[in-house]
Amino acid sequence: MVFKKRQDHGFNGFRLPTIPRAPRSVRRGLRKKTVEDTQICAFELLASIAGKLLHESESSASSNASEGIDLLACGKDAVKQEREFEDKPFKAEWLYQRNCGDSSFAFEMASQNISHKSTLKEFSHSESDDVLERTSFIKSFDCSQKTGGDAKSVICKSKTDSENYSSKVEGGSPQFGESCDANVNIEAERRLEVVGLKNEDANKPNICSSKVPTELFLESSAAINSDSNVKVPLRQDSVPNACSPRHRNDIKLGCRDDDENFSRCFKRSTKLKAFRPPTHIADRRIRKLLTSKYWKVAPKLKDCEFPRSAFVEGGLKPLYRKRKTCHDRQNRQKCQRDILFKRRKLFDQISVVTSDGGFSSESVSNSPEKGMTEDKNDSAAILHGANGVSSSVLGHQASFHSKDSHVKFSIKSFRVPELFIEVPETATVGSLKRTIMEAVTSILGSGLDVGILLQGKKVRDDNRTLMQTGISCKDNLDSLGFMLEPNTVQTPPPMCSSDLPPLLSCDSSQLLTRSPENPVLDSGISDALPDPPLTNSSNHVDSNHDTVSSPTDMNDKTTPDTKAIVAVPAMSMEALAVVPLNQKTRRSELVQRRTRRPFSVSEVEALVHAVEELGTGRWRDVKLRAFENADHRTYVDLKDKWKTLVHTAKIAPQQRRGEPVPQELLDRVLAAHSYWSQHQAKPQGKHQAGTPKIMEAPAEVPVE
DNA sequence: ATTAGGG
DNA sequence: CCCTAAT
Repeated sequence: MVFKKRQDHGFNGFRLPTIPRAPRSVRRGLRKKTVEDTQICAFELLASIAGKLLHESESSASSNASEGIDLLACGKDAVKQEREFEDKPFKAEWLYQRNCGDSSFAFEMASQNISHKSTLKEFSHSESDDVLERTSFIKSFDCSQKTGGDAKSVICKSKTDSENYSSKVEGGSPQFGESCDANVNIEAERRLEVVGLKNEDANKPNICSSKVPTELFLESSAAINSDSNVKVPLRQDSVPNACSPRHRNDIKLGCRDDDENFSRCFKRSTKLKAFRPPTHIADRRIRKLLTSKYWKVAPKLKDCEFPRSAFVEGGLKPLYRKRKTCHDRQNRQKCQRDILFKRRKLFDQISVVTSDGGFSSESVSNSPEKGMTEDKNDSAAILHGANGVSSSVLGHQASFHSKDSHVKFSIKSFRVPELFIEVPETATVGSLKRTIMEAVTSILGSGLDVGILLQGKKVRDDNRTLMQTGISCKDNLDSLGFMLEPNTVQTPPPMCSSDLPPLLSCDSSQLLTRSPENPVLDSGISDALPDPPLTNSSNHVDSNHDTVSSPTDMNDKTTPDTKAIVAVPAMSMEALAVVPLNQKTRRSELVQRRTRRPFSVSEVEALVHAVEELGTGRWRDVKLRAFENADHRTYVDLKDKWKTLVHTAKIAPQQRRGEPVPQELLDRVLAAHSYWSQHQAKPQGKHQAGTPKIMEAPAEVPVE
């Protein structure tokens, strides 16, 4: 390159900037295009991902591994089952009813406990690792499937003293497995099964601490799109048990942002222009979308593939609505917090909760507090009752159960509505994890309601007493089930089809989530350029980008809409509690901060030079002029950098950090800054006269 | 999509 | 760098 010394450009002479406006449109067009292209994603990858996950799970837990492996393989079966399921509307409900001891259901508690034990334990262990965590997560799903979904046993005892109950359990064990045992003992008395969320923390010994295996249903988007049966559900059918009747909820969660996610992926993988095909902007956009996605997506509940149980009824919609309200992060967070709070309340009442488990490792810190006040949910009453708090309702029951008037319920876990997740092949395990987390969170976040299933039927009338409902009867207790359902109260947006009948209709919202490729990849790339600034160089950085796109292409067609529904992952209560934390975490994980790329001196020089000419209010032009080839430098970045440069120039050299910027440049920065601040920045036509103070050397401009 | 600022 | 609001 030849550097030509600029003559006109002295300090004094800020030249009239030539404004390249034309390019703008062109550029935009390009970019836009890029973005669109990026949208293409490969869903097919899901399967592979699932496979990977499974492997991981295998590795992590030996016992479960086998099961996990099958997930993909099971896909067909799963499909079949689903279909069957459709035919049998009641199944879902049935799932929930499990009797412990005697029921013929596969889920007998005793057996479950035993079998789960091992599984659960492993599960918990695996949690420690991130990787493992994921695995475990899935495993948990598997387990649930095997079991038929579910969850864990809930024990219902009708004792007067909660203490007894609790003591038993606690004594039993902190560990999940142990707790199970405890449960077993108790089971003799009675149990309720609850579908639930899983806890990640196995260790928390609380009474309720339970880790519930969750079921995760993953469907490849491609399959969906094609509509073919290709769906690959990750479930294990291996368990002969009743599980088969999986109750999947048909709730579909749709993620609108798919595109974005895809685009993101695309960027990384493909190449349009530069290494990062999608511009930063795109990234941002994506991020935004991501942030908003849940909300948007969730609402779409579409078809119901299955007859949905009451479970589904509530649909995610309500949640959706809430979330909708939160557009911006702050609001969102608030909402989430609120939700969380609610959740906690709920759980607390139940007494189930333990603190730690986080869904994500990060979340750990939260523990639900106990003793919250009552919840508005209908379920609250019940839960309350569980604790023994609300006596009035339960009181009558005493007659049935000997000692107490209270019916005590110990709910190990709740089952969460099925989630449908779509992820691009390129997604990393981490992203998948996050995706799932988000999906789960979104569901939870929106506000769940508790549904009561008695003998497979949903008990809707909240006003009836347990006694009236028959819940106080031993016999019925066996067939009592709890489920988390979307909070109907909140609101069901009409998003899906309005038609859905409550029970059968399924609102499924699709949750399509695509996780972006690993951020990691991109990071490496860009840095290469030493001097991005000057226009000519294009190249450096960008080379990588392209290419990968092809795999994804297929997907596009598929519409997310169809999607599937979702299995219900069960998370433990803790998980629920955790959710809030996750959110905090979430952002970081999902969005991921761009890798930091300190401006090199050459970049600074280019920036300064451009600003000298263009002024400080035209960052887009600055970007175009000096950083057009540096995709990782957005005009916002340039503006920010300028801001920092100005600041840097004003502070003592000792206070400056990072790669030292030549004083000469800093002087120019100050000069230009003051100049443009006086000149209002955009005097396009002519440069104003002077001002300047410093200008030592005219900047050099590289010329081709 | 940009710009301007706060965080 | 990120995030938002305002353009």
